[in-house]
Amino acid sequence: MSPRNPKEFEEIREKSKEKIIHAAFELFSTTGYWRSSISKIAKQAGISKGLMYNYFSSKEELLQAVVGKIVDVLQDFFNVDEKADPEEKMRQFFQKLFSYIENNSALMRMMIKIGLQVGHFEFVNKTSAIQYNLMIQKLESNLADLGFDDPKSEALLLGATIDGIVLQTLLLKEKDYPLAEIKEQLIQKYTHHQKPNSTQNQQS
Amino acid sequence: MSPRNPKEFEEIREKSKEKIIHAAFELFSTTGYWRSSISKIAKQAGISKGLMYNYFSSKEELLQAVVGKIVDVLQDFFNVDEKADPEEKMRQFFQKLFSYIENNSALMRMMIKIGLQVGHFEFVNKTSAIQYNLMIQKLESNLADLGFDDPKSEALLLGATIDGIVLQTLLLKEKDYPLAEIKEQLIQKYTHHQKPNSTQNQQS
Amino acid sequence: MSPRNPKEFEEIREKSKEKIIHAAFELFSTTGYWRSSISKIAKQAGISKGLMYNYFSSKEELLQAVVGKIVDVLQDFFNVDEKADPEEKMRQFFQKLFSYIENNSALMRMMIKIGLQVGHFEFVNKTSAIQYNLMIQKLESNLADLGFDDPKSEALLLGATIDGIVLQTLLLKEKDYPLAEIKEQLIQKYTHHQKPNSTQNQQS
Amino acid sequence: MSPRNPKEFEEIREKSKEKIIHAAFELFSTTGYWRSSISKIAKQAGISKGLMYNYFSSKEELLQAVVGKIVDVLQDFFNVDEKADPEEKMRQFFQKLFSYIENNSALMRMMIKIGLQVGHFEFVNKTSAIQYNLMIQKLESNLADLGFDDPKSEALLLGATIDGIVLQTLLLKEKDYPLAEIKEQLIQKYTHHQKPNSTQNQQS
DNA sequence: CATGAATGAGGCTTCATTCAT
DNA sequence: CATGAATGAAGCCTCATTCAT
Repeated sequence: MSPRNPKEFEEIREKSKEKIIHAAFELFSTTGYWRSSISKIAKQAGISKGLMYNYFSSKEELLQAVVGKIVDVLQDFFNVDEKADPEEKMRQFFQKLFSYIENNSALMRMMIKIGLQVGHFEFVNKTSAIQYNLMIQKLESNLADLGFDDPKSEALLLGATIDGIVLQTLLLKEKDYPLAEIKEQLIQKYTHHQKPNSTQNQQS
Repeated sequence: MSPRNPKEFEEIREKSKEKIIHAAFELFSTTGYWRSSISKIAKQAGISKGLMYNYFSSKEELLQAVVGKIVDVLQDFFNVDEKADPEEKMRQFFQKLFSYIENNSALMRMMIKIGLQVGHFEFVNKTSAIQYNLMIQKLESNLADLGFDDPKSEALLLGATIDGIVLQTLLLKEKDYPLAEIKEQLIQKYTHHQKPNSTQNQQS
Repeated sequence: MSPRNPKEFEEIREKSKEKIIHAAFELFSTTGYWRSSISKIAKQAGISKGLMYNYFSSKEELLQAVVGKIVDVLQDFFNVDEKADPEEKMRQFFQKLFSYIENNSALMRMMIKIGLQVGHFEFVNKTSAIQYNLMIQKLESNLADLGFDDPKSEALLLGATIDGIVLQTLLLKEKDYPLAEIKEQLIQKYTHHQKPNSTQNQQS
Repeated sequence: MSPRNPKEFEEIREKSKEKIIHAAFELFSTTGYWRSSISKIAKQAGISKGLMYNYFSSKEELLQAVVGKIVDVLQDFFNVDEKADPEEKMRQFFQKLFSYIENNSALMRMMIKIGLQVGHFEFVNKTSAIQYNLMIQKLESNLADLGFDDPKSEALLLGATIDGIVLQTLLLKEKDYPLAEIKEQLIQKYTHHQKPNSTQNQQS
């Protein structure tokens, strides 16, 4: 009898938006942006086509929301235990990264797929660049702590390596790719770094 | 008016096909597969839509041809001077690679874009995997010659790094990316490798 | 919390209806019937879409209400001082008419726009015809009083002229249209009519 | 066997365009622009929806073509026998005008309907204004020849009257509207004008 | 071999209307 | 009385593909 109050409406909206974004995320990451029609997204979300436009004014805006969601998740990547020593932080970072690669491949696929499929949407490029630079900066500071000579270049290289690993697991459909081995190698390499300026009797 | 002989026909066909593939390549790599209509491809190739279907029975088949073209180009990557010593071969490889990244970014973009945009075409995935493995094998054998301890893993890592570099130059629109520096670092790293068994007291 | 009595309800209803009709009128006349969505009308009226359907069972019924509103306004056109002499009545009519054209162009635009945009709604045509005939009759009787030979035809012609003037001010966006001059001419023409039978040797 | 030559193609295109414009004209003038869907237009023209877009890049562009067609027809209005005397020219003009009103009501309806229905398309307004001014100029020069005192104002008034007549025949669905009578009255009025500077003993 | 007119399925989007609260 | 989430038909438009010439 009594009309819904604004808070109730807000809750309904949030829930529906969530459903739609989730469905879009799933479809975009498996089928790709261009092959995911609004029809299919709506069906996957269990709503009508029209409702989509109650929440997102276009397919592109829906994409923006999905990208935003990804960015949120990415923030988590760098929340390592700040009190740990550099080696431990690096180890944690790799552990988390590979755990993501193994378990959340949808997210990783999405990140890259979106970057390359819809690169003509300016906001996607901008977001990619921002996130990427954030990662590089974190890595650089960590590598500096670890005593690397040229932490900036090393960070770029490591960043590239990480991206490449993700890319390959996606392209190669994760089949036969020795992720575990590679992870170990990276951890070894970056946590047992011999400080270049070290004298003969101090190891990191 | 004189009837053309079969050879002439064949030549005309080849030339037309070449034109179409080239146009498709250009458009796919700049605009993306889904946004490149047959109409635009035909216009870019300077032929009619109908003719396209004389040579390729569908847009997908045209894509196959484009992928084939890319594979041809990739072969060139590994044709290094076989008589050179390992260090030199590695240096040549990096030189050629970065020269491609800098000058033929369309090709690289294409390779990755296609892989991610049209990953649902099985033949694309298969081709990607084959080419990638070829590269890894070459690298592995080279790294073995260079005396690396675990050449297979090193090859995978290096392969990932290379892919990552390419990916980043594309995503970041090549702006501010210190390609030259990174190239030098890689060359240093892989051509001045200290064979692990060469000295009696080194660390891994 | 005290239960409202029927009269209060009625007042609320009337006020809300008024708001909606006013908003619809504004939008119809500026944006046109087909481009004015229920959503926009509701927003302009400051109410919810649902409420609209509490008062009007369809967009068409809302249109009917708007047309009714226009008719109300039109009644005013012919309420001239009945005790004045014919010349004065004619002058008053023109004064009022041109004042409307100049100041209430929304109303005029609406009248004509609706007539032509939604002419397939039978009630619109019927209403138009009724109102138009009312005007013609008034004019005819006035022209008869002024001594015109064929007041019916003259009324039709004058009616056409008036409609044409309105139409032009709308189509031409009122720019450069010498309204004042035309008004004077009409007043001159219809208030200084020389009664044909007033002199012994006139021509028809 | 042999491919069509460009001229043949051009003919086909012209014919199809003509069909589409004609169908659109019919539908626009009877049903109105907003209620005439591309689907209906295509069906009326006997072609597929898609073909429309081979010739007109949007519904708006189709409207432009229709408006252009109308303008072409309008040119005919003023092609009177230039060697005739002013009275005769005026008579011819009215004859032609009323013949159009009676027989080509679709055209007239279209002219006005379009002006009011799609007034938010700038090109429609511009075209209306241009055409209208052309008519006024022609009338003005004719009225000057006929010896009217203030031909410019008279022309505007007559223009308004004509527009109003057209408008009314449309709004009133031509029912009971004494077109013939009004025509006669206009012809009388404008072809038996007594030149104001005439002396007492000469009638026109 | 070559052309581009023609088709129709399907994509994105709008909007009048319904309904649970 | 009042809200706005939800629906689904229909609108405009694109595009891979076919086909007569």
